[in-house]
Amino acid sequence: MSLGNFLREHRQALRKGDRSYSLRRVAERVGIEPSYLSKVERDLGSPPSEETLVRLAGELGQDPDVVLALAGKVSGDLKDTIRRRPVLFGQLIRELRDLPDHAVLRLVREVRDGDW
Amino acid sequence: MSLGNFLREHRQALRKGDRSYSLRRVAERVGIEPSYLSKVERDLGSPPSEETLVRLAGELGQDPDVVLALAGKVSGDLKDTIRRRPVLFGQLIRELRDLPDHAVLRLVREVRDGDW
DNA sequence: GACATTGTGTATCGTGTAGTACACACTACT
DNA sequence: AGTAGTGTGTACTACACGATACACAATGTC
Repeated sequence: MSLGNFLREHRQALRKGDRSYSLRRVAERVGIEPSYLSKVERDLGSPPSEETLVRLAGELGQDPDVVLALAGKVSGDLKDTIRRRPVLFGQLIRELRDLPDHAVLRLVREVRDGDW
Repeated sequence: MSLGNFLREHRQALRKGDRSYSLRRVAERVGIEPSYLSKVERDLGSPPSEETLVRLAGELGQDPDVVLALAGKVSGDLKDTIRRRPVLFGQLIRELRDLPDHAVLRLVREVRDGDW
């Protein structure tokens, strides 16, 4: 699924119940030109900036991290966190790269619930 | 410690034992102009690209992730890994953000040694 | 003293990013 | 039939990124 398809599909889904989710209206609320959003939804040209993508995700009720990922980006706050301890996080993430979802999820839970 | 200071100090340290670590010679081996490396070592202008930084780190025997971090960047392969599972890794990294080094390190070891 | 080497200042450049502006054709109402 | 709203095509733009090119003064070396 491309970024454009994702955005278009979710916007159109919302539109079924609310006429205000036309491309033009959404563009207006997000603060960009309609023609630009049109291009974004068709994956033409480079994807919007992180800020614009986050506002777009919010408008469509989608997870910002997912939208950013579809645009080939990683949230700035995650990058900051890694940058503060590059060796440690580098090791950890590379270690987890090939592990299945459930293993990573188990780790998340362990950290959240455990006495760290 | 800034990127420029870091690079300059490590280059000059190497230079004590090896005359070939002049700014010009290093720049040549890394494949950039001396005047550009000079600016980088004084933190003028925007830092080099990821590729150039990695070559620079290699030349100076330093950890690429550390050099990238000093330049305000995160290695492309880590970004790719996060982008493949944005929600999972987003949760994990945000969970670990405020934990002390030893806790994160313990996690790294657990994953590496455990039966995952 | 000559010659090479060193680091730096100034000017310039091509490419990519992240958009705007506006006209156009089509569809939906009423 | 007229008006409002819809998505799109084309052209353009400001700015940042990631450098290069080359001259220059200072320092080292033989």
